Amino acid sequence: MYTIKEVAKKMEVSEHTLRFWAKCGFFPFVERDKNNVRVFSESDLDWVKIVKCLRACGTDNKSIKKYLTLCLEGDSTLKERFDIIKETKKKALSKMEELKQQLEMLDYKEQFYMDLIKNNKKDIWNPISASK
Amino acid sequence: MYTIKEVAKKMEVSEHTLRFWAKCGFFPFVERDKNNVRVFSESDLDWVKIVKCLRACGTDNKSIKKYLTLCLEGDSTLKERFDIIKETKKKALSKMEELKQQLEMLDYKEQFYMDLIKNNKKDIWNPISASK
DNA sequence: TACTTGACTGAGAGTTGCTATCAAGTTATA
DNA sequence: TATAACTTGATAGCAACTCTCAGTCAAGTA
Repeated sequence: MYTIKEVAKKMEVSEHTLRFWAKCGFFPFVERDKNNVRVFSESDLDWVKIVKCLRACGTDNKSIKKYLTLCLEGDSTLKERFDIIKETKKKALSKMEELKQQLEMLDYKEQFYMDLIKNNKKDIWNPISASK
Repeated sequence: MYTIKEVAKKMEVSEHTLRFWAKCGFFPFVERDKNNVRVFSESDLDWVKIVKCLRACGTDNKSIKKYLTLCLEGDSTLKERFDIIKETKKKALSKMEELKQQLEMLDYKEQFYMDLIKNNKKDIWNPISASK
């Protein structure tokens, strides 16, 4: 059993964000102790992990709430949830692909700057000169 | 030479965003025609590409503006710009790593749902049951 | 020539997803 | 007993868009 602070540390999500997510209705099943303090169970952490995953893949909070609702509705929504996961995978893969391209660009730029610095050349590609 | 609309289409950035970026001071060198319409040159597109890249890697707009300022200052800032690119690469790589992990998780989930659907099993992992 | 259509412009309001601040309540420690 | 260390929700602020809109201009059409 974990307090919100412990969850924040363990899952690398800020307390602020966890409270915000709570307000979004992401944790309707998280229990409270007699002082109204949230008590996260081990399996609640699994759910936090899923939320983190969906967010990282670009899913907006409304859709996460919807996914949760489907989960809570039970087995009749399995197919729909499966589709959401597949869709999320697609988004993640395309993000990956984009990052790969950006990395190529950064590699090129890095090399470019390195050459300029090493050989004491002029920066011929530079927004000023480039726009002329 | 391109209008903002053409740039938007070519670079896959919305016109709104381009105007917003313009307001952020990202395009001080983009020329205007006699009707005050922005005219992007081929090399301005290269700069848009760099902005896109930096944004995709998580650089905030203030830092992008700063990078631009360094570019405009000329060769004396080469080393500093080189460091920014290296830092950006680091961020991109760690984003990549995170995405890879999220993908693993999604693969697992996908398989999991597939099994449940195929074998008509009950969803034993479900926020409800999981939180009990 | 008047009229419509279709850019493009900047100003400003609205949205999302945090992020920070704060007062109020509870518990542990000195 | 007081004071520090938690928690809570409410609220404000922020970044980066995103949308709406009134206004300007140019070209095409009746």
